[in-house]
Amino acid sequence: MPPWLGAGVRRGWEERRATNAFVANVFVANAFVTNAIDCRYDGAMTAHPTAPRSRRERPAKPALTREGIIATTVDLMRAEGLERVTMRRLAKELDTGPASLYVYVRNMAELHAAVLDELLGAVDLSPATSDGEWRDRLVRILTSYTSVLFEYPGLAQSALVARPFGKHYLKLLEALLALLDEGGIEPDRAAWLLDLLLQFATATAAEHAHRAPGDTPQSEADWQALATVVRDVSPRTHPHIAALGTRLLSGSPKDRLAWGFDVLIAGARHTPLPEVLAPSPVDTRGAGETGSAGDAGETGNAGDTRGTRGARATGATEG
Amino acid sequence: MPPWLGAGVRRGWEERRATNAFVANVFVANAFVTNAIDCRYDGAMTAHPTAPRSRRERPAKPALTREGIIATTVDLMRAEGLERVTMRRLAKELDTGPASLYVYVRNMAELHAAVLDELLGAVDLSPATSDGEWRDRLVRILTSYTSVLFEYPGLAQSALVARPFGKHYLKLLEALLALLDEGGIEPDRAAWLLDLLLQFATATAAEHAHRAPGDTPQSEADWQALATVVRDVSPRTHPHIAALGTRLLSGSPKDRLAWGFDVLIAGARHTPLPEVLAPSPVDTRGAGETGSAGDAGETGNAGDTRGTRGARATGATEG
DNA sequence: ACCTGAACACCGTTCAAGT
DNA sequence: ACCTGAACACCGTTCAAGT
Repeated sequence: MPPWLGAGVRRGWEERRATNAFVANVFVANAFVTNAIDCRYDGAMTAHPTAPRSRRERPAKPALTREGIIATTVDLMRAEGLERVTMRRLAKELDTGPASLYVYVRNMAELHAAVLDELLGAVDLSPATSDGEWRDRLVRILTSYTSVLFEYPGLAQSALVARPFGKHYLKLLEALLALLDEGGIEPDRAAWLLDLLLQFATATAAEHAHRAPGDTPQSEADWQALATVVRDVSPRTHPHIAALGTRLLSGSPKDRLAWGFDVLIAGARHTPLPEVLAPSPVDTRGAGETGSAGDAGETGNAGDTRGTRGARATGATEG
Repeated sequence: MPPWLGAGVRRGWEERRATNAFVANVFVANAFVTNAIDCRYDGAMTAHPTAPRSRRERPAKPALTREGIIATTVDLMRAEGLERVTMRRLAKELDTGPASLYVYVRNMAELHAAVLDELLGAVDLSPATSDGEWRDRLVRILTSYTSVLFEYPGLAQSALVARPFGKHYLKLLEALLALLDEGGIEPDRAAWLLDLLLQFATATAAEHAHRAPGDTPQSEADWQALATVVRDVSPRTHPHIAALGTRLLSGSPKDRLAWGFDVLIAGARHTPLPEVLAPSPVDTRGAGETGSAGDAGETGNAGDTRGTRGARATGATEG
């Protein structure tokens, strides 16, 4: 079904499709021809910041591409919220069946990761090279990262479970590591602190994944309930909670976020790393074709890395 | 369908139910009678730590109760993982239709919260009153909390979005606040640090929500991909990432978790709170029937609290 | 009053079959 | 080769109607 027709027409077509074989066939044939002459068109679809307002303006059905799918996902998300972005809905938007999408993305999780990285292009990395105290600049970037995620907390949730490693995410990591380096934080410490900072920012954004639309109907009730519980708790059984009362919930998220960043940065500098972190270099190493980094000794191969993760996956349960 | 029949029989019954009206009617009648004489039975179902091995041993279909539903959810989760716990599956397990569950739980999110609180009963709070350094004891409790969540990372994800305020969660808060108090942390700082510590623990557990079953098939591939990206990044465009290499991913989760707790505790003591935190007491106050806490001045009413949350909900986006 | 069958309005993903 | 209709195997939630 061609995208340049208005929504009403498209809906009508959807409803008729099962009963009006002639109309359906015309469109199917049309789509096939468009496809056959390979009239590729990916300008408007891939340039997501200023996507076309109306579908009528698009001259032809764009051929499916990964970029086009991601751009359409971003558009749909901005327009209707992440929870409305489903494979089926997305396919409808692209005038195809859901199965077609799986040619370009492995699954929903991969699509989310790709979309998040796309969005991460909006993070302001300019403080990385500007003047001023390195800490301020670090926090400015982290705050920018958090604001981007704040708009789509559902994506933050995804990012927590499957950390994206797209190009924008890598640029963010590089900028943050540069500032930590500038601040004189030793590399291993910087690596761990980086993780803490991004996890904190991401989790803070993810916390706000209750309702995407403007108002917060459910969240409001939750908050009331929470405040009530904290206020009505018995001082006999829970003296410390009662003494704090609603002060437990005090502070704007902005203040808490800023304080959290400061706490992590200050704490990381004062807390010694465990001695376990001694490199313990491994003889076997990967191909290293791209990497002429100066620390070949510490670079483990994939097998070793897997071992490390294996330990990570089970370690905490024994604690 | 009575729960004391084995799985094979039950499956057979499921398949026959549409065609064999007689058998179905016998069971329906049976269930109705059980219900009518109000043969309440909630011992084995509510005591989740030692739920009965076999459904055969249960003498009768338990009447639906909130506790029974939660207990069954926990059982089902332990047996098949959180992702298999759906309203429909749960209803099947309780020999009813999904609609019946909504008499006792508002929705899936509420059920998750209730189940999480149930699980939180397993957190070891004994360090709260034991001997030793307050910090060690604090970290021991937090580590116990994290291990419990580690077993069901999906629940940790839920907890991040909708913080539970069940009785076990409140006991946990009380124990942690007592230790922070013992450590001489001032109340407002303790409140914020508490949040940071629990958020960190919860987010760390939530990160592991990829696959619930024993092996980690998808996670393994993700990890490989991630290690490859970090190793193969160009030292020209990303010098700091390249210099760190796989050291970015070093350390066991156990070590990272312990370090994180230490960082937060140390950092919180060295980082001043924003002056905004001045109580600014409000004249209007809530009913306060239960609360004879000594800090009535700082206890805001629901309206004020709502205002605070409103600020929290939008503040960070402007940062 | 309490419970529930059936329906509503959807999902992600796969695969055999089309062009 | 590339694409997709139709199916598979499900979802959460609601509500009118049963007992």
